[in-house]
Amino acid sequence: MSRSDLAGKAAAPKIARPVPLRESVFDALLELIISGHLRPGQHLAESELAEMLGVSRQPIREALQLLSGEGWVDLHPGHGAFVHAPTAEEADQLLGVRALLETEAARLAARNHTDEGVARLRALCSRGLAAVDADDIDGAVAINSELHATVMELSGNTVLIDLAAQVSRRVRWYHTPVARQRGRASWEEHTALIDAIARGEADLAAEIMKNHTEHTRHLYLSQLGEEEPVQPLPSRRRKRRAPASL
Amino acid sequence: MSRSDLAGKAAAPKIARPVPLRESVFDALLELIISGHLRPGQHLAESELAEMLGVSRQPIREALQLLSGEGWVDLHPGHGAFVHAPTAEEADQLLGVRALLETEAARLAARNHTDEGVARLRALCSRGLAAVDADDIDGAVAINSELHATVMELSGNTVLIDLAAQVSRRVRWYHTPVARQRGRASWEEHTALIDAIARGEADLAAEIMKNHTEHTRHLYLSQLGEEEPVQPLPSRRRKRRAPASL
DNA sequence: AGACTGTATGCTGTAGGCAGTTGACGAAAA
DNA sequence: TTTTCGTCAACTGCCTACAGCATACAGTCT
Repeated sequence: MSRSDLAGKAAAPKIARPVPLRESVFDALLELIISGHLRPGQHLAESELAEMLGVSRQPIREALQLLSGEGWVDLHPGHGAFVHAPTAEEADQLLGVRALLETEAARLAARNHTDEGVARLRALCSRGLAAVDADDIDGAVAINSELHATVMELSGNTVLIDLAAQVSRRVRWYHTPVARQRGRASWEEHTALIDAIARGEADLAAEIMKNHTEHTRHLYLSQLGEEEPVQPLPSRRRKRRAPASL
Repeated sequence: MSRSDLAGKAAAPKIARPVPLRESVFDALLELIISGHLRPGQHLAESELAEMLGVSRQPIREALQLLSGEGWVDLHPGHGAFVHAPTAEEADQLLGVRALLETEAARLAARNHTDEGVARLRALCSRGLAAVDADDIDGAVAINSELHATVMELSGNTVLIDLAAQVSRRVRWYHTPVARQRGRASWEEHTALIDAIARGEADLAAEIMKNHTEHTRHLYLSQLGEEEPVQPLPSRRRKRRAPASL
């Protein structure tokens, strides 16, 4: 009777690998948050989520803690979990920090550049340009993420990589409602970046990445800042048992 | 019969505030890790910890997840938790990222400087110099942390603050075995930094902070790198049915 | 009428327990 | 002696249940 909804995801490949239920719950909840089904500021009652997903409260609790660690929900001890309410200011800060981390990554990547790494970057860049020329927006966005992730990876700094990944995940919140990419210009900057990395010119690579990410940042911000969901700390229960109005 | 050991910490101020047991467990385990009682690479059996701390496995599990989020332990699904094994390379990366974040914080702090903030920095700096002159090493270290934290805070970038806090906590791992501070010179740099912030010279403030933190970083690294605990993925059990000590 | 207190309900935090799986030890075979 | 397989203890992941607290509603007092 349990695991009704997640059964297909979690319990099916039961033998294949011990994918903890909590991670399926994590994904499910994250999807509900990003999609807007669970709205910012909303109180997340464990029992409700447990029933909704067909699991017990334990995996829910653990998933909520993971989500809290990544900034998706806020945990108020004794009061439960609330969907984090993103703000334009936070988006700005997030993008600023991401720009900072990526800039440093570009610098380090140029410093430790390898032929193999540069080749991977060039391949991705080609695919990206092809996608743009084919008007494949989704593809270009995906390849763009992959390229940036590869630069991060080539930096060789695990701490930097982890932090950047964390920040990038949180940026995803604003990704959906925002326009995607800025076309060919972006990919020409990528080309210049890769050239700088290949030549080992760390400062130049950093400079290019800085301009690149700051450009993207301003693009985001110009499109953001209209709608602003604000819910300070709403009452835990919507209502008690009377229909009432509000 | 439960909560024997943590009773004094957690259950005593029970009414004062609902401090979840998990946070007491978090602190207790962190202390055990930093102090070296739990050694790098060691497998942490939930039942053992539960019995040791006198609580059930649930708060232990949750505390372990929190610790994992901050990089203190590694969680291997299905295999349990292992104390993270720090390396000199990781220390280097950690310090490098921290330098990066603090440099940016100094830049932002200079940009948004306020009289009140500058006053707080100056006060801390005075206290720090006094502590140094009085040969109060511990005091100077504490004030140093506070000063850097204040610069971070004055940056006004919450995301940056959170990330830096996270990184700084992890640096603490290497803090204990490493010598503490470098005396007056450090505090003169602080003075110059505060002046730059007060005048709103963002680039200068960033430059000073960069040199300052890089200096500290090299100091750390020169003192590090001798002892290097390495334990890839040891057997889960020390023995099978021996009485065991811990 | 408004403020305060008592009461009820839902929630969180924690405990305890069960099933499945992992990994090691020991025996048997090559 | 070395390799392979069977057996088994212990651990993780999950579920269920309970105690305590927080909040909202209702009744009472001023």
